[in-house]
Amino acid sequence: MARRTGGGSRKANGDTDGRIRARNEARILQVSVRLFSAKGFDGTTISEIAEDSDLPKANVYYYFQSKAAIYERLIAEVFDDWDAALRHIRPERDAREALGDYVREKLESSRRNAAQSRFFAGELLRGGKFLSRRQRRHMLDVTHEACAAIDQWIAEKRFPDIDPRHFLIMIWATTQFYSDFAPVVAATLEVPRLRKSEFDDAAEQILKAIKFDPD
Amino acid sequence: MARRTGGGSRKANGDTDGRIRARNEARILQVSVRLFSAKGFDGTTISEIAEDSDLPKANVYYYFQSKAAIYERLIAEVFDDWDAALRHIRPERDAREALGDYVREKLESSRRNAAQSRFFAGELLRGGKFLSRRQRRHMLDVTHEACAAIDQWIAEKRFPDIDPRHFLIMIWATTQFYSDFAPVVAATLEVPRLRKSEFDDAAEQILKAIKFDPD
DNA sequence: GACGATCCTGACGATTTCGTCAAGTTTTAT
DNA sequence: ATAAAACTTGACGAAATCGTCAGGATCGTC
Repeated sequence: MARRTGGGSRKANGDTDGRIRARNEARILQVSVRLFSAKGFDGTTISEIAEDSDLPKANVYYYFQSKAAIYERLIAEVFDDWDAALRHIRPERDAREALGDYVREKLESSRRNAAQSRFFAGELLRGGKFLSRRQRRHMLDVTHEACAAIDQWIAEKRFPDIDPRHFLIMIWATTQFYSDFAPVVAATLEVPRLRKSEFDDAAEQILKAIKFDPD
Repeated sequence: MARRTGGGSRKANGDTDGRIRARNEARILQVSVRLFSAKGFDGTTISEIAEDSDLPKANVYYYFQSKAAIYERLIAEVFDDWDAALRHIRPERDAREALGDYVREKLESSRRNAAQSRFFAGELLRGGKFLSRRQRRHMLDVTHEACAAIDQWIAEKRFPDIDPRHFLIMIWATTQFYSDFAPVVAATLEVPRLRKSEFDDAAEQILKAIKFDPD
């Protein structure tokens, strides 16, 4: 018997670098993020994940203990990219340049990983119950750092006197919106679906709408 | 028999103004919007709706044909308020005042009806499949009108030359964000939960961050 | 107080879903 | 070649869910 039965059965814990495991887990996760983002946690069934992955259902359970386990793995994966764009905001940089890079990168990354972005948004919309304490802590730390940078700009009169927290929320909300609510945006812009050019326009217009000069 | 059985059975269609019916439907809808917004369509069970409404499950089915019927009723209700705030944006008004009113009213209404707002956001996140053609059409018409107003401001040099569609998306995304993703916002602002004062601050800071003067 | 319309409800069937299991097959290491 | 580890899979059980039904209770009105 390859596996132990009974309560708390533990399967191979990632320490082996099995090729097949890596390939199949990746396939399952890829299919899952699409389904979860389109139909939510409860709306997605394991059978569906199995079918779309071209695997029997029992095989999915061989790789993941439960549906929740798949979901949690995805949260962890997506979370790793969460703050990448924020790193552009550093006190020594020029505000307009730094924020420009941030907006552009955020838009581009959420465009390229639309499913992940929507998946994460859905999770946050439900209150972020799946986020670990560590992950919440990390989000806060990174946010604080960015706020500190903006505060320094303000102190040096290189940026208007705006509460950095509200300002960041505004930028974050806007950039997320384009991929998370793509159908609404596409309708508003009167295009059948959003392409790269729409995202480029968005970055440009967003930056034009922000007041960069201190009063 | 009060009801017909068999396919396409039709229950009393709202033409009678039964007091009891009105009360119970309202109670069911009120409970449902909370549950749907917290757990999504598939995550919400009729039994749960029944329990929280203090009614037996069969009684819920007496008032609504199906879970989808409840959902659709809610969509229609929430949709009626969708464009209320947008009406502030009229060409003859001052841009700063009109947009100020819009932002404040949007924030306030989504604060007061947080469940509805999250419910609607969840629906749009999934692609807005429940929205009827008429409703989509209406959203577009209203958006166009607001865009036309802004375009006029721009033509008269009373507003910077920004694509009104992107600008409106930015405002809409931001104002929605505060109630739809309240836990994230609360964490960012370092308060246990959002109160009216946070929303007031938000309105003020958002308006400070927007460039109103034409170049 | 009677009689029709409206409202209420416990029990039920059909279906779907999660997750398990035991017995197979393939890969890997020696 | 061989033995262990890793992988695969069809069938299955238990639980949950949707929606129905038939009959009983209550309300409004004449």
